Amino acid sequence: MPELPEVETIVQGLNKTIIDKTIHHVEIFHTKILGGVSGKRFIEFLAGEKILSIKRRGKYILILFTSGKSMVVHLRMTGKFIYSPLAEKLNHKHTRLVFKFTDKSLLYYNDLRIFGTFRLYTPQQEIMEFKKLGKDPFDSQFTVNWLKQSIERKTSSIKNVLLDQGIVSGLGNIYVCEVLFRAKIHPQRAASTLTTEHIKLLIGSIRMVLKQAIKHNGTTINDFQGVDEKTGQFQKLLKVYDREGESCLLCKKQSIVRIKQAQRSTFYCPICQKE
DNA sequence: CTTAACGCCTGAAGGC
DNA sequence: TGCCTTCAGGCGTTAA
Repeated sequence: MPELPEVETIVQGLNKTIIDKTIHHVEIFHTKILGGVSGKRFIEFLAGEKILSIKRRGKYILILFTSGKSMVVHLRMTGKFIYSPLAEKLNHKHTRLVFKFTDKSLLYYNDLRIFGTFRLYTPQQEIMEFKKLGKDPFDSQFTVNWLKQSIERKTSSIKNVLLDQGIVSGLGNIYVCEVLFRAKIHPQRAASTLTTEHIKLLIGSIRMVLKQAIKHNGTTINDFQGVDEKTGQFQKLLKVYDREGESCLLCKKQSIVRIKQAQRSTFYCPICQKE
């Protein structure tokens, strides 16, 4: 379930492996992820394109080609890229695409649940996905005043507000739980009731948790892998996520509680995270 | 305008 | 053992 640190790890992995390569062909095993574009058109669009750079925007991956064209990828829940420098045939059950480069190396796109998306853009087209994206947590404009203004009319819980990619882009269920625990904010608290002090703490926690998670190559709970097939290590540093019933690492008295918010599990400590 | 539920998918895990 | 239900949670769409 890639969130910002996992996507960042993947982008770094792609930057180490496929920059300057030219796409020769794309093998397509599943067209649903192409967003309505036919396999034939997808291949024609990409054939001969040379990779200039790879960037992250929220949880999106932006692949820029030297021609000015680009491709926007979202991995959703189970998407992953695996690089195969020696062109070995990888027997992965869930391979949906294989990018074949002119130097014979391969980039596999695997996706168990087929939620991932690939969108192609000509240089003139505006990237729709980015239009509604909120601030990146590492953007210098992601400030206390800005966040305060953005949430002062929000009646929903702070947890659900932080999951809204149109406000802050990059957080998902795991990191939101971790961030709120570190900032000692109750996940069900209405976003509009947070004080300036809370918001300061929140921004600090967001940046700290994400930075630390990037340093550890992300979190592997189920099956996250980098481009080199290595797992992340941040799961060892999770304090509340998936720890229902375990004793809180901060107060050491209360056990971690699990509730549902908007159909998703929330983990928190009722003592350390006051209403 | 806002907020919230549903659907998309597969496979693992739990209940009986 | 085996079938059925639930859960995992990203986001676009739809409904209220």
